[in-house]
Amino acid sequence: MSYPEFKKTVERARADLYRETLERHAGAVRVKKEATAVRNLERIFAAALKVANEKGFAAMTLRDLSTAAGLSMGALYAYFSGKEELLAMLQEQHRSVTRRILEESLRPVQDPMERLRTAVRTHLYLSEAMQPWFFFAYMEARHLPAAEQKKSMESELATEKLLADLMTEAITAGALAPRDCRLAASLTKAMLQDWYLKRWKHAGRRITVDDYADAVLATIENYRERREI
Amino acid sequence: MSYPEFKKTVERARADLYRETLERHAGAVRVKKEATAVRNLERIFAAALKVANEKGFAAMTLRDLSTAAGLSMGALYAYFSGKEELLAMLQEQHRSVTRRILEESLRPVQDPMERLRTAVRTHLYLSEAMQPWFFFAYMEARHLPAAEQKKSMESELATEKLLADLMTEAITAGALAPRDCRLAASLTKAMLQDWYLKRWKHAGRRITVDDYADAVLATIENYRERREI
DNA sequence: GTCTATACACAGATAGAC
DNA sequence: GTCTATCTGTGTATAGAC
Repeated sequence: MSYPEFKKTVERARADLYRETLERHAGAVRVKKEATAVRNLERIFAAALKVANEKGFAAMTLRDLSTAAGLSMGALYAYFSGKEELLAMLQEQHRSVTRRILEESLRPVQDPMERLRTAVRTHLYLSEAMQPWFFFAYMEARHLPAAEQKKSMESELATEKLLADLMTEAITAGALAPRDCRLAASLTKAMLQDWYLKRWKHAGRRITVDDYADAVLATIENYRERREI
Repeated sequence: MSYPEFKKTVERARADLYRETLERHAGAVRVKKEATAVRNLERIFAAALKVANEKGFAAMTLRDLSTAAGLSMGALYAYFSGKEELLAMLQEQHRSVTRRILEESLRPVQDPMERLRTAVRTHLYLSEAMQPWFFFAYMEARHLPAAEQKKSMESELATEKLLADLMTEAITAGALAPRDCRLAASLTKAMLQDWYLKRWKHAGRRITVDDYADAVLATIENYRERREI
């Protein structure tokens, strides 16, 4: 699937995501009309990501958010019980979409090496389509309460383990040379993260997401064996 | 130079660094006795990095800092004019030490490939010896005022350019296969950064800084040519 | 040089009108 | 559902004693 197609798929799934988030936080959301709730939650989340990614979530005041989202302070509190819950909602929605999209993209693919390529490419496509979410989740993870922080770390390790397992499969199938898969997956993840953490740099250099994917995949595939340095 | 030796070298240079920082901010620092000033500035910086790296600089209150550093609120203000200047001092000291140590480590080395290896290894050693500083600088860069932010980006690009130039030299000398050096340097930098950003992960896996350096260098050296994917 | 006590601003959160 | 007005806690910063 090309990136433009991928992006459309993600956008089609968007309303569902917000409905899901609303259900999960039904206790705090006082707005009953679903259409209104989805529309405003989208505006709130978009505004929160915009402001928080500029100055940090802690430094973003609810007055900032209120202005950016075009809703009053009072209205905001109809969608979450406080700043902390807003943070949890954003993190959860991000984890949920990442897990789902990665799983869906791999399900139809059989060949081990092709599965590895798909995982890398899908991760890059997703972080490109939802860059503010990925950036936010990465930067704010350490400000979460302990329980949420644990979930965030587990989610990160799960993605890394997925990569490591796919590499092991590829090695077993003879498509890749033997190596320390956990370390290789760790290095790969670092490269994937840099794509959304330093987007200004790559964009300024006119590097497309496909260029970047090719470069990361070439690094993985060219890694033949451990040399003595 | 082995990592333990490197660490001692860095520690010996520490007092000088603080003296330098004091001179640069002579306007704001009201404490006149240099020995006292250096000692307390060290405690303040260490406490600031500890607290800020846990909860973020914006969320760190000066009361937190006062407790962690063992100085009263009033005393803190003898060392900086406000939170913003403290931030600038920390960032400047970090940039200064990074630039200096990298330069010094490369000066005696002639062979192109060896220079590249030295740059990678020194960067990892330095970020290991000063992990809190590197983590802080990375995470708080976007909260700086515009002018400081620019310096931070330039510093990052300078390091990356250094890597790219060393790769170009190595290619010219025939020690490395031709490639897009800017992109390769960018991917390498991502791997270097992951070392200090995700230290908990690597430490938990008992990966030493030398293990990691070997893995990064192997990735660079094994990258032979761009394949069609 | 360092402390305690305090001024002042602004944050998150809510009450109640519309 | 959304607004404006307001409460209350807490943050930065300073004044002045020691």
